[in-house]
Amino acid sequence: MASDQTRTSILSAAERLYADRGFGDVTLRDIVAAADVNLAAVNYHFGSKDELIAELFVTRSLATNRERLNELKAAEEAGGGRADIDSILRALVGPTLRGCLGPDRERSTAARFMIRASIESVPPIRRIKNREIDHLRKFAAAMRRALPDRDEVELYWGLHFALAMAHQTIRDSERLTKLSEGLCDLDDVEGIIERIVAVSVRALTAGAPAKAPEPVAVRRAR
Amino acid sequence: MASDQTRTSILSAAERLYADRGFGDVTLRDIVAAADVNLAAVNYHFGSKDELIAELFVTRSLATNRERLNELKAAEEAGGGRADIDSILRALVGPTLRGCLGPDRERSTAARFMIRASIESVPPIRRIKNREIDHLRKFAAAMRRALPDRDEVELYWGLHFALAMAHQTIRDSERLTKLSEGLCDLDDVEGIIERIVAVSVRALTAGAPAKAPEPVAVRRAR
DNA sequence: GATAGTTTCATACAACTGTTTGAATTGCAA
DNA sequence: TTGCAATTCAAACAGTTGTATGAAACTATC
Repeated sequence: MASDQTRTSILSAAERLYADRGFGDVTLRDIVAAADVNLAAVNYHFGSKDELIAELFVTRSLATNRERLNELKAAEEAGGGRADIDSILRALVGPTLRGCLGPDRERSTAARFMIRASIESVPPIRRIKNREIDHLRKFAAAMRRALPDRDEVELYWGLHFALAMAHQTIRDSERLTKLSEGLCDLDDVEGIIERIVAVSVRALTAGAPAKAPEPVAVRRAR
Repeated sequence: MASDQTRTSILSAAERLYADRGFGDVTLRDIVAAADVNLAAVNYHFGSKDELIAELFVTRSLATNRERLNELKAAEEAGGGRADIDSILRALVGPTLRGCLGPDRERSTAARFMIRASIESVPPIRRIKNREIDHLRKFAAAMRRALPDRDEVELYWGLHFALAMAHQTIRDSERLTKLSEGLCDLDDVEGIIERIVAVSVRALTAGAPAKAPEPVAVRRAR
């Protein structure tokens, strides 16, 4: 067991390097050089390079998921067991956006690492992401309780679009800044969150509140 | 000049392999084996592996951009020089979605290649994508003409969100299918396009039509 | 202080990568 | 047919990668 010092310096050096240069450009030799440990230490402590990446990503994404569920639970308790749709969507996209954007996003290694993880798709991370569906199902269930009259298909599309907007804003913040020539303020995370929540809610509650989906000309509902 | 046969069989073999297995897992030796040509042929005809990937991607994305602009121009001519916001957004997201989704998406190599290109981020493709901003500016300009009263910031966010929803639907169609347990019909491309357009239009036209952005609590407009 | 278990270290390994080379082959014009 | 350029080919190159090895150094227990 012992000191754990080698282990933790590998983890933090790896996270910093991956955040700065991406997964494709960082080798084990870069990591051990930055961490000032021996090359063999990575395989000794983590088993393989992929398991090191997986451990980094699991740690961070578990933290995000925990924050999400905490916010959801708080909103449900505040609403007497049923959260309104705004709060649910805010709980879904808020933690991720707060983690990855914001004024000090140049500083936070963890945030930059998670952005990399969402841009570059490496096998160990892909495997973990595939297990996230159970987590999302909890939000789908909460949404169903908040909008019991809505057709279920509409709920899934709303959830999907909310995540899409949040995700792409993180992935492509640079393009949006360039395109708008700085007009879109990406440091204002709370503003962005409200913007995404507002659009999603509007998408979910537009048209007739009945079960029959009307707002859009859906050809085959399957 | 001669036959071009080697060149084209490299291109089509490469596109198929990249579409099937991604950029990370396909080596030049895989490609030349599938194309049944000599290893050195790739460097002889394309200069390098990156230039081969770039040529594949440029060909496909130029085709998509051309389709987009054709649709936009058609809509502007139909509207007497000014297209309505629906048509503009449809021209923006339609060609991409039609290219990548749809019932025969298992068949089309080109479509699967473009999905890979949007998921895995390799340097040659990233370089080309960065040059796409001028292309998007044309759509921003058309949107400005269609909604002259809207604040410019809102337009950029609307454009960004429309692309986000389209892009993420392509990238993560599998997750949406799993999450909704097949309820969301991803074969109905036209329905998806209408859905994304409707949400984007609603986001762009909601609230006061005045210049002052009101629908969302934006902290710092910068 | 000897011992057993853990951790570190330098080094080597084996495999794979994109690229280059220079000779052989081909196709075509004179 | 001859000559010349374009193309193809087998082979090797030079570099990098993640991983494995076995000895050395450490640490805590008895």
